[in-house]
Amino acid sequence: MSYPFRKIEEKWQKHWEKSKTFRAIDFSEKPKFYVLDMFPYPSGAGLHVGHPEGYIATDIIARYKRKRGFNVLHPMGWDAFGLPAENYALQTGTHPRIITEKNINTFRRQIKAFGFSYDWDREINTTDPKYYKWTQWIFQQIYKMGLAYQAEVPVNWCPELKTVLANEEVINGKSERGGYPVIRMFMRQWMLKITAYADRLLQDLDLVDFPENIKEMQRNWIGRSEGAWIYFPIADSKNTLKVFTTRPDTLFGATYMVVAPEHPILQKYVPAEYRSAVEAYQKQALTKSDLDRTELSHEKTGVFCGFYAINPVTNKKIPIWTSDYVLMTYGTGAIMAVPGHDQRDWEFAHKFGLEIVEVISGGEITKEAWTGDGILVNSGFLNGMNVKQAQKTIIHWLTKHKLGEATVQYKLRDWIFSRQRYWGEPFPLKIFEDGTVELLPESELPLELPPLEKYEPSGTGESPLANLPSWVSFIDPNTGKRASFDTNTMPQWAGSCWYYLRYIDPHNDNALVDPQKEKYWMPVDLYIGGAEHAVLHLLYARFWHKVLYDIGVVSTPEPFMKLVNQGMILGEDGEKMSKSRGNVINPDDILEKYGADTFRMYEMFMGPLTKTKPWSTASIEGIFRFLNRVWNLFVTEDLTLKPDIQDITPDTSTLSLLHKTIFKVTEDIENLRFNTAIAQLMIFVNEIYKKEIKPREIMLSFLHLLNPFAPHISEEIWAIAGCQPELAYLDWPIYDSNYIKDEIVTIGVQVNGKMRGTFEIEKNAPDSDCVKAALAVENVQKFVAGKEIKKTFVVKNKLVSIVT
RNA sequence: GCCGCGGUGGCGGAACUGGCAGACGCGCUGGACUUAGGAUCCAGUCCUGAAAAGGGUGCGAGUUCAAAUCUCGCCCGCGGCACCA
Repeated sequence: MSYPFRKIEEKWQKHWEKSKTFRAIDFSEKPKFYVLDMFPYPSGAGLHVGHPEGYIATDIIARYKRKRGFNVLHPMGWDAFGLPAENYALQTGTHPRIITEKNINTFRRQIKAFGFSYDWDREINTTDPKYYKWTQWIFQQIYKMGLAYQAEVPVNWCPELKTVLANEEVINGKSERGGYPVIRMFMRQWMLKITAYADRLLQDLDLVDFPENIKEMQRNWIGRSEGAWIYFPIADSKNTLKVFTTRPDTLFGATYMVVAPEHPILQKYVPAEYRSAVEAYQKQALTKSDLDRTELSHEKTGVFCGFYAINPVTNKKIPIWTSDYVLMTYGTGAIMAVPGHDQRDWEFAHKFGLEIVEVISGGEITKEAWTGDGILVNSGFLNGMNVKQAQKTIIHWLTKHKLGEATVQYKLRDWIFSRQRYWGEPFPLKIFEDGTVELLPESELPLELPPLEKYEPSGTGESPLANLPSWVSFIDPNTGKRASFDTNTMPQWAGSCWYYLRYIDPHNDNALVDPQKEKYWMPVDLYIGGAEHAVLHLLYARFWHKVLYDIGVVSTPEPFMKLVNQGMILGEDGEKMSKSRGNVINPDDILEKYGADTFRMYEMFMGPLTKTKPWSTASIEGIFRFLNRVWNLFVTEDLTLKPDIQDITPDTSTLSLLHKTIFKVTEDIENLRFNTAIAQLMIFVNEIYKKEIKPREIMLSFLHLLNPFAPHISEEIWAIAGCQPELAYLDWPIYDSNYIKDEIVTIGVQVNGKMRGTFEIEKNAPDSDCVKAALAVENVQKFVAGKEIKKTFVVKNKLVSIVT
């Protein structure tokens, strides 16, 4: 019969809830520790076994830290704006708020069943007007700083989702959510100037402890490159064509230029006889989706535009072409083409028969572009220099002649910040008929979402709010002028950009967070969540945080000190869990069958937290067995403490077992190695089972160690043992290093690199004694007999190596 | 193509700065207790071999008394980026 986990877990969860055991205390004398989960989007499908993985890890840390004397902030909330609820509303006509509320209730119930030690008084919900009042407020501050603007830009329009998406939300030409095609369109949108923070977002990665791959992804996404602007005079004109290049040293090799099809210069300079060809090309390029653009990456296309520029160092007339391999959104939308030393230009020149000139020796430019270092040739005053010297010299020369200057460019683009959907934060501002914008006064925040009868978006790029003219359009009471609200709403990321601040002061109606409380709790000490947010949430949140830092709302330059990504949990077949594969494990079923403690321990025992690993229903039985063994170790059938647990002085071997376990479990928790910590708990139980009499003091220490992993069963046994108060805040055991190292050690013996035997000897025995003992081992004698011993090595308390 | 991470028994995974490879769990085998066992407890379990011994951490070299661990060259898998001038 298995232990009564259902009863126990219900009892303790009720107790924790009622007595608010895990309430975080603002300004407590204890050192603070803020451990944060990436809060979930409460989908209709309910909790997935992948969700709890990170939550269990943070809960172990939270419970452990409390026992180490920390004042722990460990909160949970809901990232509840977003498309799925709205799509469901479309299908059923139910208000997204109702659906969202229902989903949150399901998620809350499921999450609570794990016995997590959240401070539920701090629960937040991004769709609560009291919450999004402050999301809107932050937007207003961003606007006031000149970091929010409206612009007619080429956007990523997803017809299936009927909204635009940020660049970060488009993966290989498809939407990040759902994988639907995305096309390019021009639309007027709210943009956030994240590019103004590019350098700081890059630099400050050095301040935080994030996994290297996440840092690398952010660095790549920000994409800093050093180079130069160069101004090419346009032939027979007073104007210039400005380009960005990272290789100003190759300027003598620039034999033609290319501008993006969208480049404004084309309107002005293309001569009549070339106009139709250029326009035809523009039209074709603009209708190409991003997907087409990337997939057809091999074959270059383009047309000659019929006019020329002057290479400022060779003074040669060079043709200007247009091609979609040059992007309007990077640099200036125009390049100098150096086919000898840039593979893309080489391919283009090769295809269209353009001149290829070698200006850096070292390659064979008839075969491919040479992009490595070398000595400058055919380059006038740069000849004989290497690439680095030439770059310095040419930038100096360009600056002196006002033909260019050094500059830094970023791949990062401004953040497309509006969505043509209903279920998001409205923009807190009025737009007058002349296009001027006025922020709503703070006293009028939040600007709430109006109720809606129909959720159908127009499909042409307007949100369902456009169906409500009575809300959208009004006479401004202050000016008497006609004004309207923006029918767009903010993207889902808005609410998650700052939620970690709201947990600190969740009910404050006068400020998004009290500055004193913010100073006490920030920054987040440990943040655990999925890696899929590498350049989305994590970049956006860092951006908003820096804005708030600049206006003095927060006190730290970075929000998250340490980030850990939990690995994905696959189905039993080793494939990603999905409904279509039928390999989805439902957490409710597991909880029902084995209970929360088993579930918690199993997910931590599966393997390293950060690794992707498959679920195994067979293996969870092993953990269930372990907890039953623990129960039976302590508790009789009459629910009293086992009689073989007695108040006796423990012997050395038992003390050694305990202190080794304390040491290992402590070290492993500190380093998030929960799988090996649990292995050590199992070793303890296996060993202690063999003892006839179990010293009470040792057994109680074990319960402390088990507590963060399996809080319900450990508290229950603690209570059965008659101990008070509960374990949650009692001090974590401290190991005594005297008991950790054995007095007698077993030492291995190698002869010529092969293991030939072992012997026992007291700890730290002198090397000479070890060698003597090693040579005395029977099997070792067999291998050294009749041979001269040339050399011996002794590794203290581990090994003796003999060379003959 | 570029960047990052990884490859260890039948399976999930251990192994601190090079020092007894396979901890712990699953599975499997045998035993005990049982009317019964898919419960529980105990023992065994990398491969070959009766044993002695030999082989073994993706493959091939190398350094070392000693390599899963360090170096070089490959192969495979996963994740990210992908005309960013």
